[in-house]
Amino acid sequence: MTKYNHTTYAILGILTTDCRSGYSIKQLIDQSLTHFWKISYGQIYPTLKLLVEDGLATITTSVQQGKPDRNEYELTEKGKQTLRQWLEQPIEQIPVERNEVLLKLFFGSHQSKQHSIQIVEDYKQKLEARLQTYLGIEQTIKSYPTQQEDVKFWLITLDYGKRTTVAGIEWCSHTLESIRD
Amino acid sequence: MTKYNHTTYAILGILTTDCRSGYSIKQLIDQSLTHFWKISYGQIYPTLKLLVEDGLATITTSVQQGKPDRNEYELTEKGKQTLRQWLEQPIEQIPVERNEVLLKLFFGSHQSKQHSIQIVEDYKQKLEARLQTYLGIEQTIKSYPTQQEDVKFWLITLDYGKRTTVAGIEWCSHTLESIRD
DNA sequence: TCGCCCATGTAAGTTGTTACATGATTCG
DNA sequence: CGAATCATGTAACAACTTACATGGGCGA
Repeated sequence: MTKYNHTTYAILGILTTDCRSGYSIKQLIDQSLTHFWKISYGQIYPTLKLLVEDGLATITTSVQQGKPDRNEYELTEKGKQTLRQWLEQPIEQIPVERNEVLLKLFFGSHQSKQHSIQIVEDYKQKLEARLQTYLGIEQTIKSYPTQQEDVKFWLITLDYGKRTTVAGIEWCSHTLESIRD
Repeated sequence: MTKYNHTTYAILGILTTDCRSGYSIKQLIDQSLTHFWKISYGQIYPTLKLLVEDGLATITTSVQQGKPDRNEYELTEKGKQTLRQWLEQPIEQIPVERNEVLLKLFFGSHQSKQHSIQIVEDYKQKLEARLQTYLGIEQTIKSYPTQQEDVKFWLITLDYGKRTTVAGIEWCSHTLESIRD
């Protein structure tokens, strides 16, 4: 079976939900996956084309009233199989997360403490802001009365974001002390 | 002043240390920065060329006995300034860390619990293995009697790795419970 | 009328990896 | 003798972003 890249599988996965067009795929990503996955139109539309070419999806143009036509995609059996096969496989390896702050800190340590401190303090602020965003989203989700399965998942991803962000903030505090010594 | 990409600044930074050739830059990265920054030869050599073209570094070929010639690069004043200016700037934004596990979990939740559990358990194992690696490196570093500034930095980056990894492991445990319910 | 939402798409550029070519020396 | 280390480099490909083109409908 042909191998595809992560982006293709992501789109394949989204097509199992109610999102059937390039535009709504982008919307779903920006609303629900944005904390850990982003895709631009420049990837979405060519990928959808590929899916049809490879027989993983079919395309239907639906005419709407008051809105432009939309191309709706639907997974074929082959598409569903390809997705399933990917889902069942554990990830190959944890990717290396590039961290610009650590990079600056390394070279900055050869310069002045002041700048290193500034870099870490700024990073801490950004992380704190992100945490606040997560907490805000969490409240919004929890205030909705809907008891869907999706809600459970959103909370799980938010939890991931919260935990790693908090860990980052704590590292900042600790590092600031360590630099000041 | 011209803007360069992160990789270029990383190399600029490494040139402030004892590493002066493409080969030794690669070595330094693979030994010290590998947990949060990777660069391949395919980037290093063209970038070094660019640095010379832009007057940020000078090149000298040094003849060695019993070893091939090596091209040694040295930062010019302009190069040092460019680096300093980058170092002093706080990072623009925290990049989105792509997480394949969260992605699989999202689509997996529409399928069977069993697979979701497997994915998370596998991820947990990988994180635990990574944590062990970090702890091993930490011991190695600490056992060296050298009291360099670099050692302090290595411990700081390791600390970052440890904290975020532990946070990830805890998330796995929590998520596994949550899925099983 | 202005700007936003809906909707599809592409071209150019950036960034990065992988795989290859080349070749001397040293160590077991 | 074979493998590893030292050393430089490139070409092809993969992945992704940004910016642009196009255009109708709708609400303020």
